Amino acid sequence: MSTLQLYNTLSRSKETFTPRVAGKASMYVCGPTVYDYFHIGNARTFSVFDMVARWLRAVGYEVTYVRNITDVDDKIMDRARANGEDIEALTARMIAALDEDCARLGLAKPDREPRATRHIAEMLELIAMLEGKGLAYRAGNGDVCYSVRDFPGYGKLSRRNLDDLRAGERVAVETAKRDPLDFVLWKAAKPDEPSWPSDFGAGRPGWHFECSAMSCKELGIPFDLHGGGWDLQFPHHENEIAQSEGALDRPFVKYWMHSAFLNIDQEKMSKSLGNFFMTREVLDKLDAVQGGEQLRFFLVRGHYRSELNFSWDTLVDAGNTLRGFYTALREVPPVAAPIDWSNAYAARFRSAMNDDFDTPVALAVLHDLRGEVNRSHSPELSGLLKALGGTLGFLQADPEAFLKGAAVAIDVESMIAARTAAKKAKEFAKADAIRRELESAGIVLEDKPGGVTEWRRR
RNA sequence: GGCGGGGUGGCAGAGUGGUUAUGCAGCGGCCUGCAAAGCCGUGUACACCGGUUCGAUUCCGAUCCCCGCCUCCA
Repeated sequence: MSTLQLYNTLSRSKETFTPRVAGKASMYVCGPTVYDYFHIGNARTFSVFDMVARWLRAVGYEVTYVRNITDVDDKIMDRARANGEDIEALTARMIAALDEDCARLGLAKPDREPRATRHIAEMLELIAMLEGKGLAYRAGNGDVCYSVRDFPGYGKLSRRNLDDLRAGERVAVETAKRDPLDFVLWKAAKPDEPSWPSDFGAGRPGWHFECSAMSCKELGIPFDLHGGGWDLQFPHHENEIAQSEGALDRPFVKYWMHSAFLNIDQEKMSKSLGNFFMTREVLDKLDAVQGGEQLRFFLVRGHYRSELNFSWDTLVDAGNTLRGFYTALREVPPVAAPIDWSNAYAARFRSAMNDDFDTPVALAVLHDLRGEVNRSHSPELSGLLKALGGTLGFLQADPEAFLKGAAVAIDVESMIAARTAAKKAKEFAKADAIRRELESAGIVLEDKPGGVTEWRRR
């Protein structure tokens, strides 16, 4: 059994993954709005879909992975204003930081990262199509809005009924809209805000619309996989469906995947609760060598549809686990070879991953394999461990370098030499004193057969 | 009010109608000058109450509790 089953939010059940074009998989994931650094919740979503893209490739699909960048938005303009910074300068800075943080996390770069501001023409084209079909209208205030009630399938993804939504109950109803649930496709230009000329008047795109335009443009519809955080399901993804299917009269997406939230202390991370963590701020607190993989491992080791709780303790736990894998790889140098999927470990790993990306079970298989590597000292099994970990982007660092971690200020080698001399002279108290001193600096010694002493970070 | 997700051993986190998840931490043993690493062993965990069943953590119903979406949101 090697077919990939995945849970489709649209049907609320697992389905066999059957891409539109055999052997090829197209996926689109909602990326960040670049007004600030991205937080660890974003990091979870990115890590989950990084894992998905890697696994699709591992089982042979030629993947096109698109993750957009929203670079025009109210939040960006507000932030730029607050910073006294140019909008362009702010977004350029944040995109650079995005690349940097993704690289530190060890995320594979998406194949394409379209920017909203570079797709204005496509957006206007789609809006014109919607208007032609009576799905878009010009509101009194100059905005162009989508008429939700005129799209029959509205609510099918989030399983919501228009009449139950009672929009506007908690927000002042915008009178320019025909229905409170209608959303803006094109916002009329305001002074001092970026805008583009169009047949609808000068303006800028609405947020929901950007993703429709970019995904349709980059991948064509229907494309295979659309991912994002759970909270985007409504209204964002619902609106994407309405826009894309409404304009093009074809299904938009075959499989919808939503990753669950990352919580802090069982609560949603939010600025008002003061429990907000930026990815780079977390990485800065971790070991410079180990931290990226440690954090990503933490984010991916739970099932993507289960909520995950962030804490420093569980992060340490994840780091310890990773250290166990790398220790095995250090002790038994792996030989590189293509994965033999008929191997029992490989087969179990694959069937776990093929069962809706069941990373917890797949990692349990890796733990079994790790034990076997330690017992058998088989370079082939060690190679298999590294290769299977590699399908998800883990265990690819040099074990020695990983275990030693970031550079230390102490001359570890000469202290080890002094200890070895003391041991040889049977001055064990002296030898132990040296070891304790290193230990208090976070360095653990491991005496190996043949009088060799290795060291690693605690 | 509408819709949805949960409550599993110290912590993290899977899964299943009857047989070990797994990891981290802890404890004991082997190994070691002593450690570390590794190996071996070690925990009567499935919110509560009923029901179905030969048997339920796993199905059904009620109860309690937590969380999310419905407004920008990963």
